[in-house]
Amino acid sequence: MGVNLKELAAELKLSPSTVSRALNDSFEISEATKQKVISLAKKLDYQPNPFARSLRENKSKTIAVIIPERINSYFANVVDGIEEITQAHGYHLLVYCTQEDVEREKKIVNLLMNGRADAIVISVSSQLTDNFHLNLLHERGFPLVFFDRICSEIPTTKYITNNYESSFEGTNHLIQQGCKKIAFFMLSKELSITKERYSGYKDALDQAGINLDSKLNLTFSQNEEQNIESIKELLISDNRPDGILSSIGKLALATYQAVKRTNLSIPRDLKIISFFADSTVASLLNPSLTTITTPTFKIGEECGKLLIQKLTKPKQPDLPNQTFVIPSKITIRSSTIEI
Amino acid sequence: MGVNLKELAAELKLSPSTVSRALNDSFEISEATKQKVISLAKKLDYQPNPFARSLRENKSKTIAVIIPERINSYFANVVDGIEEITQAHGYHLLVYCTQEDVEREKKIVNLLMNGRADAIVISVSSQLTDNFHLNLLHERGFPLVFFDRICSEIPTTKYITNNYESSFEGTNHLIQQGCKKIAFFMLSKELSITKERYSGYKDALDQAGINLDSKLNLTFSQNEEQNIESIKELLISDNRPDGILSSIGKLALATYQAVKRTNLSIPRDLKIISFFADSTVASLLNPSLTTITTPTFKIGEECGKLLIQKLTKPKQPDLPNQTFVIPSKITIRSSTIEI
DNA sequence: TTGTAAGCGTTATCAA
DNA sequence: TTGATAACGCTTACAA
Repeated sequence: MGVNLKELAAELKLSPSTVSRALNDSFEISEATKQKVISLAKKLDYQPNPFARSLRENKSKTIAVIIPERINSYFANVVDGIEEITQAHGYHLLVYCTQEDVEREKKIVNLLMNGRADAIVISVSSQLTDNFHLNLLHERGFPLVFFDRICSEIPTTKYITNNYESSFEGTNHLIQQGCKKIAFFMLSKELSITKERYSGYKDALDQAGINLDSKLNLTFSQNEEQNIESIKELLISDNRPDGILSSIGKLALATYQAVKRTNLSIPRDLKIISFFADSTVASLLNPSLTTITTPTFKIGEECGKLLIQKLTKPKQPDLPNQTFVIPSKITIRSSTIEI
Repeated sequence: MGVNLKELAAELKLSPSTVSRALNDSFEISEATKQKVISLAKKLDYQPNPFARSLRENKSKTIAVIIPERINSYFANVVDGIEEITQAHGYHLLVYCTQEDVEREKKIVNLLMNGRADAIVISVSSQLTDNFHLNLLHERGFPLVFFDRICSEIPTTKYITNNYESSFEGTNHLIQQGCKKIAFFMLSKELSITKERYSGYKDALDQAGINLDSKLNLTFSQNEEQNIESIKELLISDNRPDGILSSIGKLALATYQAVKRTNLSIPRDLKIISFFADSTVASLLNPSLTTITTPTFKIGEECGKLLIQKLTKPKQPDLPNQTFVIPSKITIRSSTIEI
C-alpha cells in the first residue's frame, strides 16, 4: 500500500536502521537527521507495517474483548470504557460476541492462543459449565481479565459489582413494600453473578423470616417468546409471586411483556426490581422500573487501565488474583412503589 | 507461547517447508506425512503465528468495523450480522466506536491505512463534513463498505434502507392521523440518512398541501439533557407541533422524557413516529411507540458476505459502486393512534 | 552518530 | 515427494 522503511531510507540516503531509530526517537540519532527523517516520513505518509513489528516484538498492540451479547447496554458500555482507555494508548480492540454460546466462546478463545491479542477481557457465556479453555489460557501465562460474569477459580484480576449486597438490598426493598412471595429470575445457575445475587436474595428472605419457595426461582433460556410465556404461566398460576427480583435486565422486559398478557398490573399485583443497565429505558417503561445499575463504563475503564499498565510497562508481574468490587446503585421507581 | 513451525519440523525430522505444506494440505505432500504432521501438530497444539503469516501473505484476515455508537441496537445488530458471517470464515473483527466524533473517526481511519485490516465497514459520524480521509483510503484501493450513514460521493458498495420511502410513509401516517404541524428531528443536516429522510418528510407534506415550517425542523446534539430541554421548550411554545417524525431513535426517547416534563400527552396532544431499532423497547414504552425498523442484522450479513467474497476469492474486482436498499417496516403502535 | 546483518515465523521458488 | 533458501518489513546487537 504505502511506502516502507527501506524505501524511505533509500530516499533519504540513510540505512533502514537509522531511519527506524530516528522514527522511534532513539537517543543515538542526531536531531538533524531525526528531523529530516520525520519530515519525509510525514510527507510520504509512512506507516509502519504492524505485522512486521508484531512479529519482531512479539506483541500485537491488540486486546481481545469477549462478551455474551452486543445488543446489551451493559456489555456495550463496558467495551466503550475499555476503548476509551486503550485507544488513547494506541491499542486496538478485537471484539467477539459469543451470543451466549459456550462452543463459540471456546472456539474464540482457542483462536486467541496464538498471540493475535496481547490480552483478553471476558465476561463468560451464561451456558458455561467448565472453564478448561480459559484455565489453559491463564496457565500459559496469557493476561486474562474477567468482568461481571467471572470464573472465580482462575487466579487473575476480576471486576465485579457488589452483587450480594445489591441483591440483598433489592430484595429487602421488595419486602419493605409488602411482598411476601418473591421470585428470583436468572439466566443460568452456573453464572457467578447468579450465585452471588441468589445468595443476597436468599439471605434477605431468611432475615425477614420468609420461606424460600424454589418454584419461584426460575431459570430462563435464550428464547424471548418462550421466556415471556413461562413468566405468564407463572403469573396466572396459583403460585403467583407478588414480587420479582430479576438478575438480568432482559428478563425484566420479558416480565413487562408477560404482564401485558394478563389482567395483572405492576406495581399493584406485582412489584419488580431488576439489575438493569439502561436507565433512560428504565425510566420510560410503564410503570418506570426500579433498577440496580452498575457503573459499567467505569468497569471498562478500570479493565483498560490495568491492562495498559501491564502491557506497556516493562517487567510487569502477573495480573494479581484480586477481585475489585465497584458498587451498584439502586434507583427506586414506580415498579415497586404502591401509588 | 506455543510451539512453532521450526520446532514442529525438528520434532518430525522434516523441513519446515514440508511441514508448512502438509498443514496447508498441499497436493505435493504424501498422505502419510500429511497425517504424521497433522497429528503431531494437533498433539502439540500448534498454532500458526498470525503475524508471520500476515507479513508474508500481506493480508490480515481481519475486518475493521467503525460505528458511531456502541450502545445503540441499530449498530450493535449490524455488527452482530457481520460477525455471524465473517467468524464462520475465520475472520476477526476490529471494532471501533467514534462516539460521533469526526476527529476520532479520522484518527481511526488513518491508523487503518497500514494494512492492519483487509477492509473497513463504516457508518460515519454524525458530525462528518468532509470525507477526505475516507476518499484517500478508497483511492488507494482499500476495500471500503458503507452502511446506513454513507458517503454517496465515494464510488463503492453501500447498504442502506429505503429512507425516503419510509420517511414519506411515516409522515403520511401522521397526516392521516390528523397532524397538521409535523416536526422533523435529526442529528445533523449533513448525514446521508438525514437528507433522504428529510426529503421523504418534505414531499409528504407537499403532497398533502401542508406548508413546511422550518422552525419545526430541529437538529440535536450529543447532550441528552440539553436535547430533552430543547424539545420541552418546543412543546410548551406557541409553535407546538402535533406530530413528530424522529429520524433517530434516541430523539424519540428524549421526546418521551420531554413530554413527561409537560402537561401534554401522547398521542392526544402529540403523535410521534420514529426510526427505531429495538422493537421490544418500542412496544413497552408508554404509550408504545410507532416505529420504522430496519433489518439491521440482515444488513450486517450482506456486508459480511460481500467482503468475504471479495477477500477470499482470488482476483476479485473492486467493490462495485452500487447501493443496496433493504426496506424498513413501519409498525404502528399507540404513539400515533388516537384512543 | 550511523551502518551491517541477523532474526522474528511464515510461505513460495527453485533445486534435488 | 521433500529440502534449502529467500523474502515479507521491522528492530536491535554489534561494528565502524
